[in-house]
Amino acid sequence: MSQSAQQKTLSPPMTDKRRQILDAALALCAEDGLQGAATARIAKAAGVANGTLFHHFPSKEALILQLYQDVKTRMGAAIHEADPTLPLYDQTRHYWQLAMGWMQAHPNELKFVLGFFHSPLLARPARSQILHEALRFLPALLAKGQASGELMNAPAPLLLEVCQGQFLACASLFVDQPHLGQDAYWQASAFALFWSAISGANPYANKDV
Amino acid sequence: MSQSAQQKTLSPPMTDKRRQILDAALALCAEDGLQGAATARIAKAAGVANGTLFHHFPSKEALILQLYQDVKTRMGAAIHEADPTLPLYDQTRHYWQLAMGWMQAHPNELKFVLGFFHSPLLARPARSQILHEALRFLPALLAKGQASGELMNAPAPLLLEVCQGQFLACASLFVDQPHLGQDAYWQASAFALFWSAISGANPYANKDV
DNA sequence: ATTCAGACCGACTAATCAGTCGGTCACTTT
DNA sequence: AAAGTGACCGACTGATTAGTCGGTCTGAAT
Repeated sequence: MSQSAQQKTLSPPMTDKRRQILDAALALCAEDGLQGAATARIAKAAGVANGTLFHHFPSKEALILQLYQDVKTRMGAAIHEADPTLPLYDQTRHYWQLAMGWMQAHPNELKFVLGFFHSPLLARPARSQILHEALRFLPALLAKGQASGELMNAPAPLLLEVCQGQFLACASLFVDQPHLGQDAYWQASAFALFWSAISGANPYANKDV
Repeated sequence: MSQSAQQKTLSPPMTDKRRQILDAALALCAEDGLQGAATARIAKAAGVANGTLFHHFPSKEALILQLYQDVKTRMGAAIHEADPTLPLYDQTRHYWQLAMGWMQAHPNELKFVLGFFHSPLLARPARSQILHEALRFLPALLAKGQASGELMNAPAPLLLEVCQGQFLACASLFVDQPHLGQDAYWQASAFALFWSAISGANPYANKDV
């Protein structure tokens, strides 16, 4: 087989223009939504001709898909594993803080991912597993916690969906209103609510303080 | 003053065609998203001429806005007050079950509302208060629970956001996969996770069963 | 009977959309 | 130096968009 076949399916080379197009697409999609971001405007924002965009990406949908992969990879790279000897609570908080911090540092990425999730254009693979790369650690963490009795014994897909929903709700709020996201008390409350949901018992609960 | 002024701002008359247009818009927006639902296709699906749509609604945005008001009102009407003498847990479950049941019975309405929330087209008033009509009871319920110490003492807007996010995540899952939504165990688990999140203690928790 | 109002129609427009294509240019390979 | 390669350009296309407009029809008021 030829090497071009591998190159095509694995990793397209990341030239300057290609990177500029992805960056421009991210910004415009975050601002105007996936449908609202016209290819012509993306190209213009990237400082590139219309045809160049379609030289690097066969279609708008392919561009969006590639952009999603890119965001997912970059986020995944920022979230490094927690020390597995730590208590479950500390591991969970570790991941929560890393993920939340990354989202706050990358608001456009969050808006894009939210838009991507809700887009009726793209195929609807179960959203539950769509983040499996960036959040690959989560299913295992939840399973471990359920096995040890530290976490609620709800059906795993439901638990995962709830985790994702709650995280995105908080991230969305903090990104829309950055002054809240920088407030330590709000941050702590957000994680407390999360831990409370999945564990059924919370160290910061009203009655315990 | 003239009566037309009142009529305009309060309640536009609900003629047959007007209703057909709203219904068609709901179905198409649920299927294709707000941007993906073209006015021409909405009119055709409603069995109405293109011009008729713009006779009843000055613009597509006005149509969408009116449709959102309509959905919100219909949902609000379906969710009747809980008995205020009941324990907080029972009141909360009452509202959860009514709201979840309505969503499962009206999947298009749920998809539309989700699309509406995330639409970058429409103005972004704080999403926190956007459902105040359909969920008018919720802020008071949460405040009461926090005052009595039965609920977590997180900042109220954050608590509200988390409630909304978790409810929509569950509703979304149950509507996308109806067989799960009809399973009593999944239903109970979903509410258990919700109550667990806001109260910090759950009657169905693993360790307590 | 005539007039008037407004619900309704559908062909139309100007703008915008994703995607195409013939061609220029810089850089290797021979 | 000649030929080839591929990134890049930007004018172009056909389809689709939200929204318009002159006109028809019906039913109530005069």
